[in-house]
Amino acid sequence: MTATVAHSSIEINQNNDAPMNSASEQVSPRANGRPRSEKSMQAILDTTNKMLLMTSVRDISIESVAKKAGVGKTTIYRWWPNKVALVLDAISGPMASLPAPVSGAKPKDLLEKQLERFARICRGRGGKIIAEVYAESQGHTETQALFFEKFMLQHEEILASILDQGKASGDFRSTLNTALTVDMIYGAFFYQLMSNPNPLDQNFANEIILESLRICK
Amino acid sequence: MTATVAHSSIEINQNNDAPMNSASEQVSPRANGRPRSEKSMQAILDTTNKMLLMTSVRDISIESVAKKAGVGKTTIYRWWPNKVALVLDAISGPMASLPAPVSGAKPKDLLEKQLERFARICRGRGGKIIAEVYAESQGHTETQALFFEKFMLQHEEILASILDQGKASGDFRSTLNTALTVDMIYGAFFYQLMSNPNPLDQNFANEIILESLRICK
Amino acid sequence: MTATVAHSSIEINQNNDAPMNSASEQVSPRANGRPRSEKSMQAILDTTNKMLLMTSVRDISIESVAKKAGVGKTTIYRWWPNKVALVLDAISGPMASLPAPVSGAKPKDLLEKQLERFARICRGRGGKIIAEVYAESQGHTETQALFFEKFMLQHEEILASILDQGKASGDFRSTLNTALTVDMIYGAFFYQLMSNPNPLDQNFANEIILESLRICK
Amino acid sequence: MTATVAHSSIEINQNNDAPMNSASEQVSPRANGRPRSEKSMQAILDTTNKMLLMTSVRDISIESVAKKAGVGKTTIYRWWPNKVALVLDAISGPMASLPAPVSGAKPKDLLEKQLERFARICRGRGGKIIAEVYAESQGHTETQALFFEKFMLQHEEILASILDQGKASGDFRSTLNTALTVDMIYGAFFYQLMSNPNPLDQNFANEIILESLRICK
DNA sequence: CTTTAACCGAGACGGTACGTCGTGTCTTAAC
DNA sequence: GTTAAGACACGACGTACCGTCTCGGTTAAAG
Repeated sequence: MTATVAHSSIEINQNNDAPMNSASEQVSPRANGRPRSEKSMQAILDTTNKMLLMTSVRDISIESVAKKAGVGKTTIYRWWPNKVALVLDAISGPMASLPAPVSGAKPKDLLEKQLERFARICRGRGGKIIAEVYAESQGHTETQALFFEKFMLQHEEILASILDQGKASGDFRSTLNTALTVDMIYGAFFYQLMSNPNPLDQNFANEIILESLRICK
Repeated sequence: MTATVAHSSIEINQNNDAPMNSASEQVSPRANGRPRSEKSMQAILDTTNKMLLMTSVRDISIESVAKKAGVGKTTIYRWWPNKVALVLDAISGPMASLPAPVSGAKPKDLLEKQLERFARICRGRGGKIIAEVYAESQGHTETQALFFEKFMLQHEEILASILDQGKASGDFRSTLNTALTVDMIYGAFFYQLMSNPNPLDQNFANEIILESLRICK
Repeated sequence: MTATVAHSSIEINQNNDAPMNSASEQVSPRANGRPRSEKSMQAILDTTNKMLLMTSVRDISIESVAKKAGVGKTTIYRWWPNKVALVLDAISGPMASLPAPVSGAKPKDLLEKQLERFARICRGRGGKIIAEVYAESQGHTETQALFFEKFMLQHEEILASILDQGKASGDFRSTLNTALTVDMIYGAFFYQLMSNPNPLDQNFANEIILESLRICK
Repeated sequence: MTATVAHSSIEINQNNDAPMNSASEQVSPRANGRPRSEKSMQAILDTTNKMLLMTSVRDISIESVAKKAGVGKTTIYRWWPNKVALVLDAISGPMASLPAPVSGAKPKDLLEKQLERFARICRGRGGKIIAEVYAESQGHTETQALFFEKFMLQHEEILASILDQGKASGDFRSTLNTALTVDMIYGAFFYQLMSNPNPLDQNFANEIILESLRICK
């Protein structure tokens, strides 16, 4: 989904709020009744994360998570509509820890920083998980959208904002098609992750950063 | 998967062979035994193609294909190891019909031609199917590799060869990282296909061609 | 299986209990969880009985029962380990309705009553079903044992007890080998049922009763 | 099936001829063409016998016999209509080796001899196989009849003839119901074989012989 | 200090599809 | 014209999960 961003001033680092589980978004004025069990939530998310280390997203089932977490299946279904939503929340904790690049620096440096940050997320099992959950979201529009919102939106906005900034300041060429460049860069990451059995290597990360700088100027 | 191509002289149009079903690759000196039923094969592939028009790859089951094709499940499993392999063969017929760009022309023109060709494949339901089957192949190494070999390898080799030619002739900048550029271009296609609920639109196709030309020179 | 009975005082009328489905034997203090659906159970047993009227045990499949009963296959497998167990439960209702002969009467009369009772069970389709399910249980030790326990054990015990009583009272000869006589009498029934395409006829029933009386005295 | 025998003089020992495979009965003046392969026949029968030592009749499949015998499935189906027919032929060789008791002796001795002979056949794995194939024949009238003809008919005729002889000579009681007694004796054997997980033991054999003598006089 | 309502675990339910096995039939080339 | 090989349509197997549905039993705020 091509980012159609505005955000000229990057007071980015949006949602520096907590993991933002879809489960916890429920801010509605809850009536009485037993409150949600934080213990169960944590058990579910922890179990999911633990399983993700050894098992592909495809091979994880809601059923197995429930059993291992010592939790009723219903409890999971109550808070997450499907496996993708669950996994997205589970990994959002560990993933979101990396800070977004701050503004004020030179566009070139910002771009480098952001790509390094994204590459760091994608290294090791993490990148594989993201690719798998991305793949798993296919064929179901809402879930597809969920993946984008939960995971990619922030990165797209940041990158687009950096590119726009660079174009404005003259550091990047004015012919640069922001949205498309975002697609090409992140697309390259995913293409690499999804076509290669091995995890994303450092070499690729270095080269894509270099090449990105080249194609912008 | 980063293309590791050589191919300086592009006697491209490599697979000028027939559809190349994995099922029909069996060139081994068939001993005795009842020969494979071409009728069944065609029924299977036709049915698969027909279903793909209306149904997502995820929602197609070997069982349903067998039933609609009037064929035993075993017959499908005998010739294709899984759904992805089947779908890849099914679409390889219609997809492979487009001719690869011939050599001799200017690199710029070749690049444009090849991207137009790829974009044409990706337009409409076709692109969605490819993205879906690509997604479906995730989480299973052999199947992942199969998708690459059957579908992407040819396109990667052609594009890489064009880029190398352009670098050699001076039409493209010498700093161009061939493999990475291939990843960025095709990556952008897939990223678009997989993140956007709508089919790939003409506008995107035009823009990515333009931008590709820009980043090469 | 030779009866190894004691039971000198025949407070017979052994199964004064309910149909005794293996499914309902579960007297354990059911914990939480959704309770078993009695409606489904009945549908399964009823459907099985209905099918048995027209179809041989061999030609009944768990799959077809599930489909006709409007029930998931899993539900059947959850409560019955295999077809034999299911059929045994299904027929235990209709079969068990006949009362066992009460004690106090003369051994000769008791013997006659019991054999008449058994013959009545074996008449018509019922006997065929029993023979078929007996046959079906062969080649699988646990199932074989299940058939014996569920169906034959009661009859063996009653007959053995009658014979022992007759020997004790002097009505039957003292040389009578109880266990073996049980085998010969019930063996004759099954041999007849399994070797003859037609259902067990009244004539056979009458004759075996007469002959049994003769061989005992 | 109650034997309805005449055969007063027992020039029995019928078919002391060769194994009498239904396959080899084909005495018709065969036309030209490739002759039937005796090697294949033997391989099929030998393989079947070998498998019967370790595997229950239920768990033997035509498919597995064909594969182990290095023979086409078609070849088996051409000569035997089903598994039961095949197994019956396979075991008829080893089984038929025991000679029938000759006439002229005293009925009591003849009876004892015949039952000893039958018991010897039923001992060990052999008896189990017979019971299994008997069971397997259930639910299919022709096959049921085949089992009777191929295996039981001879034994029924011999026993009935002995009993009739005894009645005629006054050695056995005149009230003896020949057919029914045959059913009771062989029925006891099968009932024992089919209800007991262990092979038929010597003790049972001895006792049934004793009891049979008792019930006849 | 009792209602009331939402939560929770457990797990049964109707389904769908899986991938495998065996059936009995067929279609070749080889002998 | 039989044979080995083996493909074929078919039907059933027993298993795994799906997402939904009861249950009995908490757990807290509202009355």
